Amino acid sequence: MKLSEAKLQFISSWGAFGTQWGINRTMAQIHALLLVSPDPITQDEVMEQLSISRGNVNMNIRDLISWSLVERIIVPGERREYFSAEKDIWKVATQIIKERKKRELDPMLKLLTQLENVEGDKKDRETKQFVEMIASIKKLGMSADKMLDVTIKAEENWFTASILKMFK
Amino acid sequence: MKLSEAKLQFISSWGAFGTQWGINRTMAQIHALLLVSPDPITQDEVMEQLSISRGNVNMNIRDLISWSLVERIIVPGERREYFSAEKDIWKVATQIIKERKKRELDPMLKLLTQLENVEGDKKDRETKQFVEMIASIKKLGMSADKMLDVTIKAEENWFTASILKMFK
DNA sequence: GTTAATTTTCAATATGTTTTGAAAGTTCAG
DNA sequence: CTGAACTTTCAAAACATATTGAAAATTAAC
Repeated sequence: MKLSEAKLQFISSWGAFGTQWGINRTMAQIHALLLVSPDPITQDEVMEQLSISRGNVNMNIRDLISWSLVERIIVPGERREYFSAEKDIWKVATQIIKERKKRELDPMLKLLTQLENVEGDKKDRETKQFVEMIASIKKLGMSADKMLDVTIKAEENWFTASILKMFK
Repeated sequence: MKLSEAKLQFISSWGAFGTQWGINRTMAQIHALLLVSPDPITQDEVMEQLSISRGNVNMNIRDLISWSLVERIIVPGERREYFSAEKDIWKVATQIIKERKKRELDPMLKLLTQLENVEGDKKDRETKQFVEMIASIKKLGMSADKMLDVTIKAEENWFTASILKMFK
């Protein structure tokens, strides 16, 4: 397979994988394109390479920036803005975990905490089953939360890092 | 909050969370309903409780069954089929991890392995950057793969289980 | 300030996904 | 068998989400 082919393949597949994970196809594709572009590129280049409209590129790049996966680069003496993706894939993963945790796991745990305090007799079969279910989901969520925190912080701490190595 | 209210809240929020994770809203809601139902219930009950059509219930329950999250229960002497969700939430999580790993992570690693073998001079800047990027994504994917395997097998192995306890 | 280059917005449109419901299929009691 | 109870299918409709493109806003060079 040639380089140009491989790049296209990567970009298109990355978009497809993104979709399965609840990530906008175009956003994932733009990210992929930037990941395999050694140098920063402009909106027009993204438009051309992926055959998508200016507005679409603009919105999705802004989203990527809000996830801290892409940064805006100002080249002195150039009018246009350039964009570049974080290339350290570990940092990328960490960043995505952080964001999704904040946007999804945290609100979920908040909800479960509320639901645990349902009124009524805990002896009642239905109530008991509900409270126990909510509590166990919450417990699982908290474990995931802590596990992800450890993963995020692994770089900063030799001890947890050495434990994580066992998973490699 | 009353029990009935809390159940509705849980079902509707669970559907919303599912959506963010690339899971059909209705499928997540049916799963939530079954999770908080102490006894197995019929398609008609699901239809009524969630106000959705027969066809929709049928398809989504079949999906849930294909994920091994729900089972079909035949009550002797009863014509209708009943459905019940796995209530052990750790098993549920394990099952979901297994399935998503198989359906998504495995194909991704396969793709990356192919892309690593791109033709061309590794000294070329573009080629080098591409191959390195693919390799590092693959490495990350393989680490995630192993980490998930360990998590899935934690129950079977006291040693890894005791390590995972540190994350709790 | 004026102007031209560039970015941003957003209503309209297109695309993708989910849901419906009626018809076809299956099952089983009698 | 037959027919009623129940399940499954799938084309059409509804709904949700993503994309376009042209107009508005911003920016910076002069």
